[in-house]
Amino acid sequence: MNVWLLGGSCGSAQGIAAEEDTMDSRTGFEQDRDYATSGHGEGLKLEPCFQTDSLLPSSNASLIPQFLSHTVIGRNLDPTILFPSSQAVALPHDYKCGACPGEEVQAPAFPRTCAPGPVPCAGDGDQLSNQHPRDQLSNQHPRDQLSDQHVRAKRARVESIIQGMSLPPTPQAFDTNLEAALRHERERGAEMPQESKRKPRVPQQGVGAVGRVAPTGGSSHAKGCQQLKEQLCFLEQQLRWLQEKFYQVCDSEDAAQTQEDTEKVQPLPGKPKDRLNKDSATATSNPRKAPLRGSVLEVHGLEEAEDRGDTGGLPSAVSVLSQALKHELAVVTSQVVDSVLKTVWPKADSHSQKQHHSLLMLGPDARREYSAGGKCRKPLAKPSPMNAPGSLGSPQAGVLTGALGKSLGSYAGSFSSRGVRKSSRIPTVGYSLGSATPVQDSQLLSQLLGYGQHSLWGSDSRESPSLERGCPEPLNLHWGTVKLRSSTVRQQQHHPLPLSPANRESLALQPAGRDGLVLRDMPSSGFAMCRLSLTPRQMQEALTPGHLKKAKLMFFFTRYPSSTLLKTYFLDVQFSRCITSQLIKWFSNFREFYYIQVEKFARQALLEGVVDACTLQVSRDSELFRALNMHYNKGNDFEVPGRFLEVASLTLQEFFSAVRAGKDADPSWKKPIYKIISKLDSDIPEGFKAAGCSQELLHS
DNA sequence: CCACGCCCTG
DNA sequence: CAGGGCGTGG
Repeated sequence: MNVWLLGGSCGSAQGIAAEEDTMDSRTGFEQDRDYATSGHGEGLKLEPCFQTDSLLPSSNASLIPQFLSHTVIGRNLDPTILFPSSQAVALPHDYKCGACPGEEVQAPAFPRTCAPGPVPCAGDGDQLSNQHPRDQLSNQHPRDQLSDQHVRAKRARVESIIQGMSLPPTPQAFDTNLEAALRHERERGAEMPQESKRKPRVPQQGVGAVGRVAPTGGSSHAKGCQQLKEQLCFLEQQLRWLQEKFYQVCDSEDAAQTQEDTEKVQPLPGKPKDRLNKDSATATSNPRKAPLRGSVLEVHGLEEAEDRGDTGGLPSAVSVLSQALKHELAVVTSQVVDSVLKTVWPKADSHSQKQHHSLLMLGPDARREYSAGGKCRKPLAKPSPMNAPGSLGSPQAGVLTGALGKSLGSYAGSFSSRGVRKSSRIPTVGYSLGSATPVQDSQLLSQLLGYGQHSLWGSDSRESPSLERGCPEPLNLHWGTVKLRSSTVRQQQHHPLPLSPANRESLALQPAGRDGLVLRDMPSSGFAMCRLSLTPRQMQEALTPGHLKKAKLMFFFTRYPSSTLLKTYFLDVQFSRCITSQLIKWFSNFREFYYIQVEKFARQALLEGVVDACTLQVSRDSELFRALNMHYNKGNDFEVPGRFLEVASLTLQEFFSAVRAGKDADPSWKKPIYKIISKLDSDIPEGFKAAGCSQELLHS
């Protein structure tokens, strides 16, 4: 590492250097090719445990719901379908999950992480949710509950009958599959008192399953699968958090309702606690660290794979499944949000949707009023003093804290542009549903999504000082003096979106042919899809201008994204070798421009007589920044993360020092600089993964 | 080979 | 930006 400069007295430089050390080294240019070389979790993939068509994308049914219902949250899953020999364990739960007043609500303190077990995402029987997500989210009328119970009772009977007739499958044969896992769980659960079958009170990441060992194996398939699992788990966690938070919010508002749900969101057992913070970010951005574990995903992924063919890096099958799952997850998340809002403000559906929409958008432009709740929240895996402004720590933390009743109001005001910022706090409890203002909607939603704290679009963009503590130097002296948006004072009014809900719905109904490069609006079609049981399969097969814009904004966070990372952030894209290359190429081009600009300014500074490299700081009003911002953020509708300024500053200093030292004589003098910069990538806000994000950007 | 990254050119 | 060439590393 460059000692000459980092050793200087430059605050920012030191800060960055420090972070570098603690950073998960993304070793320079050695990109992630080997990201998942560990080869555990193998050996099971070729043995589907149940009809693959029930889980595969080809079934044209939403994957996530299936996964959730079949494995994770599926308490209502009819055991007779998948597990003929099932021990109706669900029975007691089902009875309890009705509207039983006696059932206490368990509000997890933190999100659960993924299970390390053989079937991470399959969830453990004793930790499964008692209710299906959809049930949890919708206001279940007493009437429904009654009928529900009837149905359950019936099912229970059928189950017991079947149970008596069916033969237990050969244990060994299914050891590695989902059924085995669930069976084990059921058996385990049978030994415990009913109450304890529910997930542990304290979401200590899968206390109950920690000891279990994942199936081993080393096939290449496992790599992708593992990643998928990680991602899936991560998203599921977020999903659960949303639900939990929502109920917390409504807790005092409707105790009767709350009771039934939430808590039972089963924690996926097993991951080490810190996975929460670490892996959430690293799992996606640094997949190579993810250990492999076997799971159903693998099993099913393969087969489908052969049919669809494709993609770089991961086994084609896995890749395809990966895309499908990612997409599904994104959509599901959207649906949850929609549902939550719908529940909270039944009469403000359209409103909610709009809000949701804007939230998902990354760049409301000046022309459009609806503002986006930008989330600068950075899912950082490694806390660092250099966190970009707006970084909130782990994604989960952000999501959680943002939505917990207690902190519900604490972040109010974090949304700046659009006048949201000044809005009053959202009452923690008992706020009038009908009186919710758009602003509140926005805030609540953002909080639910964990987008609080900082707005990317914030007109009041002063970075939080605390985040800069690592920089003694007045690096941020100019911060806050620059207004990125001319019209910062926006009304809470929301302009209609390009597509009306109705249109979106109809669009959603259109078959998503393989040929369709149709830009579908996915984010807000959550309701529609929910109601119509539609499967969002509008994966684009080509990169659009929206994607380009998104990529540019992402550049502010990462200069050297791996193809894997890109795949996790462009969920609406059908990745192919070509697409991947194009994306990579884009970033390569971005870097090129970036380095050229910085070098230019570095030389200019040298000519201007600058002596101390440390005095070279890139602020929002500096020429260099303007040039860069113009290139990557033309509309100027995205608030560049402070972290980027730091990186740019360091880059500038590095170039300056190198040139001053005459190193530019060496043909490859830039390489050392590239290497340094390549280590400064930060985590990209989860919001960039939002379904429809790319499309939204187009309109913004 | 293949995937990347950089460089240069259009 | 996209292409093509080149070098590198697995």
